[in-house]
Amino acid sequence: MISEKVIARLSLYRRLLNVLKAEGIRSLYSYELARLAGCSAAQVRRDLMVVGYHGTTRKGYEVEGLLTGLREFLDEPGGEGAALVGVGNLGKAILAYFTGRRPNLAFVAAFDTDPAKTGRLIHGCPCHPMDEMAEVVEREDVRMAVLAVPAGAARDAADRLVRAGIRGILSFAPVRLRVPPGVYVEDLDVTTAMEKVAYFARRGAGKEGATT
Amino acid sequence: MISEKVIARLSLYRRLLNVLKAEGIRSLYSYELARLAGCSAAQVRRDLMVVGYHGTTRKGYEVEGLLTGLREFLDEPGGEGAALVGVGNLGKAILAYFTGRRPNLAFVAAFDTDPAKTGRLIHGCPCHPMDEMAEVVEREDVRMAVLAVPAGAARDAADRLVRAGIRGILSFAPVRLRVPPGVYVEDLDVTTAMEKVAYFARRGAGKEGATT
DNA sequence: TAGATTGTTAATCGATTAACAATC
DNA sequence: TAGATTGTTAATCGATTAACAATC
Repeated sequence: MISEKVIARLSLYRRLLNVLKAEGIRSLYSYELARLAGCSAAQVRRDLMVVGYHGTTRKGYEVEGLLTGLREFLDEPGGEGAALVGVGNLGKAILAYFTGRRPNLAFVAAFDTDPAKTGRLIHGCPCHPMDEMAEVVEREDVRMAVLAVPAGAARDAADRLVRAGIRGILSFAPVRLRVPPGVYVEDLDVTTAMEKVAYFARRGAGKEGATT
Repeated sequence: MISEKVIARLSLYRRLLNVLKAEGIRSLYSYELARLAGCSAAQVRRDLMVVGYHGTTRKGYEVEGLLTGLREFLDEPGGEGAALVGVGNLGKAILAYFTGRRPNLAFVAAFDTDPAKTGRLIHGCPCHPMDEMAEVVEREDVRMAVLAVPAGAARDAADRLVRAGIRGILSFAPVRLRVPPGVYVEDLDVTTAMEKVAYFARRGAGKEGATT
């Protein structure tokens, strides 16, 4: 089983490689990618082996081929559709950020309790009332969702998502969600992140910032 | 040196304890907190030792005393003031979430390039033009900042923050920031988080979700 | 007391890095 | 070729857990 950390680094490598590609760079060595990603060259080489794209001795890795390998490894072939629950400021920021930017990962449905928001497009994404979740998720074949509702509504919304068949949730809610085994939950906890920054800003950095 | 993971767990324990306190629970055992936090009882006991608040055999930990210990350990005595850079949808969501909720961690200044946003209060927080950053950060004695600007503006904004004397940055920008040693950067990377969820929703959960 | 929990050490586990043969 | 980089194993490192004496 491939660890979460590896997947996170592969995602970072892809983003870095896209920047390099835009700069016209065609190939690079493991230590060059390592320096950009802030990890060791051995780690880059190990990570890239799981992707199945191999470098060549003395020539390193080709940017284009590596990007193809990463796409085949990370992405769903036909593109992945995601749902958003909660179209407040945070939800709108996420919709705005992903709209048009990532053809392989797009929001195909949003849900909100507020009737003023439902029944129309928000950043190009149709917004439905919560009651239609099960139906829309099945029709659009959605497997993952982003949870951006207030803390008090998070558990109920997560339960609805799971009942609707969602298999992965990215949650911004400051509560631990209870989901059945097999459903993946990733917490993006702004409160804890703020408290970590406050602590280390005061006491001196835990890890040092990247100095490259 | 206390690791980032320990600080993150202490922050989580505090949040869980606040919920328990609101429910009228006065004391609890390490394994009870462990179950709520999703870790082992031994880890809870080890983590709480660094706080300096000790439990008693057979009685466990008192919620009130433990919360006091956590506050003394994690928080700046007079309260910590934070700055926000970038008052778009994401920035506004963060301001709205923290306003009034956490007396010990409040936004005292926001910055934006848009003249339509500067010179007024947004969710109770004064918004300044970027040029005034150094002056405001010094006057308000701000040590930490949240970076919620578009990707292209992130590096410049981070450089300005560092020059203004900021010691900790919580960044939502999908780029690796380059900061001098001693400045702490915490990345809350929504793109990578989305790709992790997409991957594990498809392949089956990496870690299983909490089943409690 | 007997039983259960804490504080703390030793053992375990997993992830990372160092090192090096194979290769170009 | 000589030199440098990849793929991969062995060694290292740090974090987590198991275990248990001390304690109430």
